[in-house]
Formats: sequence, structure tokens, C-alpha cells
Amino acid sequence: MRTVIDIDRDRRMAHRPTMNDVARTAGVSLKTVSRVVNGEPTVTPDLAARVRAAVESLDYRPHLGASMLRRNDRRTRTIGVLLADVSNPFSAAVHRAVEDECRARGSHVLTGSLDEDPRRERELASAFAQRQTDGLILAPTGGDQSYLRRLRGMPVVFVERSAAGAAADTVVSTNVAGAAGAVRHLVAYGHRMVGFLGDRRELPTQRDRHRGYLRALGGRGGPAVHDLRDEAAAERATVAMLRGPDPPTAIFAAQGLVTIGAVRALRRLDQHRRVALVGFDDFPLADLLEPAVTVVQQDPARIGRTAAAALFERIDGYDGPPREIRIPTTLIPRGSGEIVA
Amino acid sequence: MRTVIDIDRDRRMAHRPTMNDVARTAGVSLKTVSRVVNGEPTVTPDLAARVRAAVESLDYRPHLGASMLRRNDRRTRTIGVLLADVSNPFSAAVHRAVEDECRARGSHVLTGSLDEDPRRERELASAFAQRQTDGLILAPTGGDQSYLRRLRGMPVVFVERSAAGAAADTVVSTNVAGAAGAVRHLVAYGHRMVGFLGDRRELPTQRDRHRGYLRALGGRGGPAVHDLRDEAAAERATVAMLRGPDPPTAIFAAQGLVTIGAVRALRRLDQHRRVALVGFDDFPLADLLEPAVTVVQQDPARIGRTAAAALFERIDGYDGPPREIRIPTTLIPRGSGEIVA
DNA sequence: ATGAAAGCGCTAACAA
DNA sequence: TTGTTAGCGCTTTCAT
Repeated sequence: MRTVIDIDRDRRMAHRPTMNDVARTAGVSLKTVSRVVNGEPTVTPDLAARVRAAVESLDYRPHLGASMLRRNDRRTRTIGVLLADVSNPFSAAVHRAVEDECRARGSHVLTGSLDEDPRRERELASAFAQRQTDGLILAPTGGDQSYLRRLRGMPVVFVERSAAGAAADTVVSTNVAGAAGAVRHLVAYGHRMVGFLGDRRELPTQRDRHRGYLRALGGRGGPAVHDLRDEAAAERATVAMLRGPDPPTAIFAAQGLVTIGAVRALRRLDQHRRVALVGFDDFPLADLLEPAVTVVQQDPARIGRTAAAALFERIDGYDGPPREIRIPTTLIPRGSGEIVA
Repeated sequence: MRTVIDIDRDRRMAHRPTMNDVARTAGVSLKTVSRVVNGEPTVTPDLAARVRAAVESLDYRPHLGASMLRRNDRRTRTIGVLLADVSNPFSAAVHRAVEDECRARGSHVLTGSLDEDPRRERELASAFAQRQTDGLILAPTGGDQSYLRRLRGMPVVFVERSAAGAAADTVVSTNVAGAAGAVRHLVAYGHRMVGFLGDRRELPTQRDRHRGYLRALGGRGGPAVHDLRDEAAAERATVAMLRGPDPPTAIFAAQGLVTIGAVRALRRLDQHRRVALVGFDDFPLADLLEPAVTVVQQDPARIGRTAAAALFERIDGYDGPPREIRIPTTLIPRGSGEIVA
């Protein structure tokens, strides 16, 4: 005498045995299975062995969602990582470092790409919260992060950029100092007219790098173009700048893709051996170009590791004031930045 | 009169309101809240409005884990993606494409890097299974995938490489044809002695690319070095090959990092304008090198999209035999492969 | 249209 | 040491 319900249940059981099934098979109570599965030491070796045999024969795997529902330390051992774009090298390096740090702590990583879309940022943060991630590592978009206050209890660490409307630990490169160092380097090689090429000016990183640029020039910058959102735009802007009224003898490119665009433009104009170039953010094969490209190298792996460490401190209950952690950059002279004026 | 338990409970409540709290605040039953939250149409507008107001004022967010526990279609709307290394450009591009496909279907992505470690592969697959991912996209390590049979009911799609000991949908590049095309290209430019440089020979992709190489040469290959696990090893092997007894006039590099190593070696020997080179797998800035590097371009984004689509078909119940989907490659002539013998 | 009761798979508290 | 009972937050079933 089977009802429809029983059949459904049977199909599910075929799918995935429960602790109860293991208990029946081993001839013990459910709670004994629970103890064995959780490695509690108070089980007789004999019973424990029977339970393990049953686990093995049924391919039993504990249901983490169910256990976390009842458990006191309601941890899913899962964190969310929201980056600009998991396929860009910087984000990918951060992601990987976070993953490594998680591995050491038995946690796993839910990922998402934001593509500079504040709405997507809110949606993903909220979706991860509904999935009970223990915390969030977030590279904020240009938007406002005050919505995070509604995710009370969910620790967040910002990476790459600082946030607006929300206070939390933040891990960023020393953007001002790094940019200033790069431009001082150019000045040291005799350049008076240094052009600036940057990505969207409202981004905190870009603002900081522009500030560093100005600081190194004593406040009197050269020609500047902002809001270059891709390689092609950067290439066009570089060409225009070099053909403009005050052609710079050196260029500071404040972002990775912008640097590549500038390289392409200099090549196209056959100026790559005459105009100096320093880019912010290293990229693969920079050393194999002709000339090799001098860059301000960031340390995305360290940013990721540091952010993860800070997040786990918060998850473990640390409750100090928000920290701003600055990861130093390194100027790597390779040739393009050592062209004299 | 408060007990310890009550205090604990209060702290949790402050953390996260439940459906019950919303029900109390709105003055309705828990089930009515459930109906509103799930968009069931059988609620009077008046009650629905009260519920929504309570949801708003309490910052209520449904607990996805709890709902999925009871729900009939036990979907977590989460899939697992296990790749070689989320920070390598190929994996990262696959990852991003999978994420985009998931976004369209309201799913999210748990990620993990395998680093060629079969044990890590098993651990992560098992950990994701315990988290009830709806399915898995897996770039198999060199090991054996038969352990997947114990994850019965969990759909899997293999990417990048075929698996051993487990049958499932597989999405791979046309490795044999791509490699053969590259080597035929070199032969067409007059090369008789074409060297082969490859990564670990036990990997299916590497075997296939070597097979394509041999096929294009009528079975009589030139000097070959396998098991080059990083750039530096590839660079050394290239130098040795060119200084060896039968120095090839052209090189086929069967993997991305191996190609870079070969480029470095050719530079170092000042042979980059004399020895032809075609690499398998494109890389950024290949076109800016001197000479620009001819490559067999794969389409990681398409691989990811296709794999995700196949996985969702399986999740939705499709039960046909395992499919092997081959994504075509494209030869991109840029200069290094067009050097004549 | 609304609600009460049962139960998803598991752990906590307590009892035996 | 082992088992029993209650209950995590939610959806289901069934009654009203």
C-alpha cells in the first residue's frame, strides 16, 4: 500500500541517504551516527565501526545545510567574494589568494563579478546573505554601500577600493604614494611635461592615483584625460594627446588597460622609444615588450590574503573599529620609464 | 526570568529575523508570510501589504538553506566550478562565462582551484556535494574520476579535458585538429624539422596535441620534450633543443606557459627572427611582441557557456547518453609562425 | 483565502 | 556511552 508521497520519498532516498538511513543500517540510533560523523569521541569503537561501515555502503554524506540550521555556531563555512570581474587578472589573483586562505580554514568561496554595476553589487550581496555566507569580501563599485547595513551581522571587508556609506575593514594598494613615486621617477629622468591617462575619475583608486600624480609634479600637472574605459579609448586618447598642443615627453597611465592602450598608441606613432611611459599595475609579458614597460606593481595576492585574514578575524568575533590596511606597491623599472626627456 | 537559552536566542534574533518574527509584526500567520515571500497569488492585497511592510521594517531575508530543506524541488540554485587554477587566464575566462550563464538562470557559483592535485579534486567535489550544489563543472586533474559515481544524482560536466573512470558530458577544444593545423601551417612555410614542447604528457589535452603534431608530420616528428611544468622549464628545454644535435627550424609549443618560455628562450638566443613558433592557446599581448606570436586560439568563454548550458540541461532532468562537445580552435597568424625555413 | 500541524536532516539539551 | 525529545526556519499538507 504505497501512496504518491511514499514514492516521491523513495526517489529522494535513492538520491541521497540520510542519517536516519545510516542509523537503521547500522542498527543504532540517529544520534550515535551524528556523533560518529562529527568525530565526537564518546562512542564505543565497535559501534563507531558499524556506523562507518554503513556510511560507506550507503555513500552517506552529511547535509551541511541541515546541520548548520540547528548548530549553535551557525557557520556555513562559505564566504562570498564579489570582484570587478573574475576574469581580469587582478581580480583573479585576489580571488585565488582568498581561496587559498579559505582552504586553510576549511571554508569555501562563492564568487560574483560586478562589472561596475551597483545594482548587481546589491543583488549579489543580498543573494549571498540569503545563502548565509559567513562574510563578504567586496570590491565596491562606484555606487553607495550603505545597503550593507541591512545585512547586519554579516562581516564585510572591502578590497581594491574604499567604500561609500559603510565603514568596514578595507584593504587597498598605496595608490597615492605609488603614483607619486612613478611620476617622481619620470621627473628624475628629466621630464617636465608628464601626461596623465586614467580610468573613470569618480573611482577612489583613480582619484588617489591622480592625486599622487599631481603631488609629484608640485600641483602643476600636464595634459590629463580621464574616463578611459577600455584599451581602445586609451589608445585614441594617447594619440590625441601626443598630437595635441602640449605633447608630453612622458606618460603616466593610471590603470592596467589604459597602459596597454598607451603602449599600442606609442607603437603606432613610432614614439615608443622617445616618449617615456610608466603604468600603474603590472601585466604579464610587460618585460618582453620593446621597450619593456616600467610599472608600479601591485600585490593582488597579498591584498587577497590580507582581506581574507581580516574577514576571518571578524567572523571569529573581533569587534574593533574599521581598519584601513594599505598594501605597498613597487616600482619596477624595465626600460619604458627610463627614457630621458 | 530569563534563562541562558533565552539570551542566546535573543542574540540570534537580533542577528536575523525569521518568518515568525515577520508574522508576529504583521499580525498574520507564518504561512501567510511564506505565501507573500514566495509570490503566491492567493493573498489579499491588504494582508500582503502588511507583510511587506513588516519584511521591510525588520530587514527580513528568507533563509534559503531552510527553505530548500523542505521544498520539493530541492535546488540550492548553486553550482560548483572546479578549475585548474582560477587565476590562470584560461580558467578565469571559463569561470566568467559559467557565471554569466548562471546569472541568466538565477544560480550562483562556488569555485575551487585544483592545482593538478587529484586529492584536492575529490575533496572539493565532496565538499560541494555536502553543500548540495545542483551540479558540478569540473576540469579533471590527471587522476581518476570514478569517485564521482558516489555522488549519485549530482550532474557533472567535464571541461578542458576528458575524464577517466566516469562518463559525463564533456566540453573540450579540438585539440588534435588544432595542433595538426598549427604544424601543417609550419610545414607550409617550408619547415621539415619541427620541434615539440609540451606540458605533462599524461594529460589528455597534451596527448591529443602531440597526436595532432605527429599526424601533421606524417608520423615522423622532430625533437620533442614533454613534462614542462612551468615557464622556466620550457625556456631551458627550448635552449637545449636549439643547441642540440638536430636543431629544429620551427617549434610547436603545446601549452600557454610553454609558449611564453619558448619566446623567452628564442629572445635570449637572438633566434626569434629565425626560428618559427606557433603556440597552442592565445595570450594577451601576443600581438605586441616582436615578432608577434602566431597561436592556436581556444575559446574558453564558449567552453564555459557550453558547459553551463549542458549542465543546466542535466539539472533540469535531461537524461540522454554522455555527450562529447568539441569547441573549434582558430589559427591566428601574427608573424612568428610565418618565418620561412 | 488563511491557518495549524507535520516534517525536511540535522544538532542541542537532557534523560537513561 | 547511548538514546529521546525538541526544534533550527522554512514549505508542505490538510483543515477551516
